[in-house]
Amino acid sequence: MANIRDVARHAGVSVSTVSNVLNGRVDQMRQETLARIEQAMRELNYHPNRVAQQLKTGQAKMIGLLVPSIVNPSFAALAREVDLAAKARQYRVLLGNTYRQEDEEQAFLEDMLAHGVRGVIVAASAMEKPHFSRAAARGMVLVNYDSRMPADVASGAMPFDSVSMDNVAAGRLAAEHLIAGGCQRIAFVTEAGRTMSRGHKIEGFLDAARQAGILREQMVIEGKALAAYGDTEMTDLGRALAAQVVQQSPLPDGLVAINDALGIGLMAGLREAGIAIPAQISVVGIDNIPLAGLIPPGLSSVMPPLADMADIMVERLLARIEDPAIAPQEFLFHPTLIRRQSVKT
Amino acid sequence: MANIRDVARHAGVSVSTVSNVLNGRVDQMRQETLARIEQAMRELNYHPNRVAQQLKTGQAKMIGLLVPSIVNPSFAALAREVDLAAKARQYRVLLGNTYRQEDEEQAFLEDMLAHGVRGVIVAASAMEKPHFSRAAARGMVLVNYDSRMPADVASGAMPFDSVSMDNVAAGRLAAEHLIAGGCQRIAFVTEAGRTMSRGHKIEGFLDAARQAGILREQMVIEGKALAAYGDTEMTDLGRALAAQVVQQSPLPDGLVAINDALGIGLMAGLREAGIAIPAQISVVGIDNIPLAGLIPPGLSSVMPPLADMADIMVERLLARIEDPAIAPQEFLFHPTLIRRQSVKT
DNA sequence: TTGAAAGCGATACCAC
DNA sequence: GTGGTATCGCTTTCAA
Repeated sequence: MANIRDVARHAGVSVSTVSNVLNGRVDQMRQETLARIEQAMRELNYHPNRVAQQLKTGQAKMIGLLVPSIVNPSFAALAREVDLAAKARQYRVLLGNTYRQEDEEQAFLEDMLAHGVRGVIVAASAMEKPHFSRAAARGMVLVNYDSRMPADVASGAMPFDSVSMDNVAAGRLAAEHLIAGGCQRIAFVTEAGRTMSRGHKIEGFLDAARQAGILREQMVIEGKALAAYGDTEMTDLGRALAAQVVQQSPLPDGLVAINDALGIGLMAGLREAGIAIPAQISVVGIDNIPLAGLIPPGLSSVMPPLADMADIMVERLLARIEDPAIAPQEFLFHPTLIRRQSVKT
Repeated sequence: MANIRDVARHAGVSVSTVSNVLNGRVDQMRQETLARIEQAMRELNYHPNRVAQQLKTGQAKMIGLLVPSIVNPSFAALAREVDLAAKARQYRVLLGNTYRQEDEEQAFLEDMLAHGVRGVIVAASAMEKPHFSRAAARGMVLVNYDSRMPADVASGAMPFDSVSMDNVAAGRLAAEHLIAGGCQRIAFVTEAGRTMSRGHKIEGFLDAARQAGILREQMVIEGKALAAYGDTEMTDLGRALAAQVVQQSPLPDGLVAINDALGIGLMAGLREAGIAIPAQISVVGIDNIPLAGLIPPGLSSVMPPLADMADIMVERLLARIEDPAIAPQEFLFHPTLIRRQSVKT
């Protein structure tokens, strides 16, 4: 493969001049020189070596994306949008699956650092874990997606940007949709364990219930996902929780699922128990994954503006790599309700 | 960040010696020297710069994975298995989405080449396109997943490995499952357009029908996916084709869908048309994506051994990078039937 | 407007 | 056993 020296020799100029062309510094250059160099590049089928450029400049033109598992449709959708946003800026995406294991997270960050990747988007992980701050201290710029920080950390000086949907609004939107459909006995169904994003969704849900005057005890139904569930853990959890719902008396008439995958499992479980959706129980999810519309009856869902969010994440990453003095910030995006058939009207 | 020279200075040795440690050449080394160097690395929090190593050695420790869209669950599942196989060998995966556009494919290959990535797995793309051979000519090692080559190219000397499920067996397995359930009037439902993998599936399907003595004309029902369908194109196509199925008289009593996504759409469309599954029509898919089991009634499906396939792909990639003299080969994997509720018994 | 040369961080050959 | 040094391909002052 031809290198910059071959091109220079072939065009009868110096390496620096060729480099100037590569970097767009052609305004002061004689037309004729430029033409000769471009011709030489073409004739030699020259492609600049990014690795060498990177070694010299320290710039990688790659960003990392760390997700729990790409098989989860929510993260696949995120990956797509991040890929598009990155591509628009001539960046490539290096994918990391943590499979929810901390050592995988660490290893990924290590590797990104060693590969000169300066910016990483971290989805749905607890950002207070020390390896994130350590990476930040070593010059890595991090953006968190769908924040999972305990409140006390969030309030302190945080070294990362955070981009998420307004989860309070999302919870409220979902509950209000059920209430508008005439539901009186609603409940929120979720995986056990408190995270910022879960807490906010529940808060919004309870707000709406309070405002409608239908607040009661025990409005949150929760269970632990089993690792054994594997790829479909959320859905399996939903199915398992359906059993818990069915035992309540009187039966709830409306459910908000913390995410669509869980909601889909919930619907399947309820149906298996002989319950009609939405006639007996209405269900609304959060996330609006592509599947939501595919499963009869279509699952109504609260949708985050993923493309906009991905765009901001990539933009902030690049901006803060450029100028580390920029202070981290929190970005909140407004969700939209997508109406399908799982909620009575 | 500390570099190799800092470590050498700190340990009072030369860079060569440190480099020897980095590359495991420690057998001839004095224990005490080794200990001093390791200590220096720890004290300086030294991490070797992979970019520099790569510039020198030409080895990237990354492989590329080119898929039509990561949002498609089949490719998400593939990506996961490839990621695991790569991780087992200390490699990372660079993801490329083509969104079915040829220029994206080209750009991805260019970029991989420029980044020093020597091995790329290409999923579900027509390998006879010239940019693949061009990349191969420039030293890139390619493995094709789920081969999409016209027969004439396949028979010639092919510069790539090819790894796929035995699609003839898959088509036969699916048809036999319907036949075993008592279906007499079966059909194969697919996206229009001939590729190797589609052709093979249809061939297996027809074989089984012939053997059962139920071969007839017009056993293949097909339609074109609309770009407008977007993420859910296969599913939407399935739904559209359901309309075509319903118009047949007499109605078929068993359908093989070319893939699960299409099968899921097919089931939805049939149900909307008031047809009971599997009472009136049985449906079986091919791929066994995680969704298949989630949608009531669970979609029976023919499953490729993805993990094994990913493993072979990565292994071949690394082997052929190591020794380009190794001749390309074709690998065929045997599928398994996963029984769910969408086929009567 | 163009060129010479130092340097990014590691590797590996050849001395000693 | 360990060290000196040219080299990978490119960027970037500084001079001319």
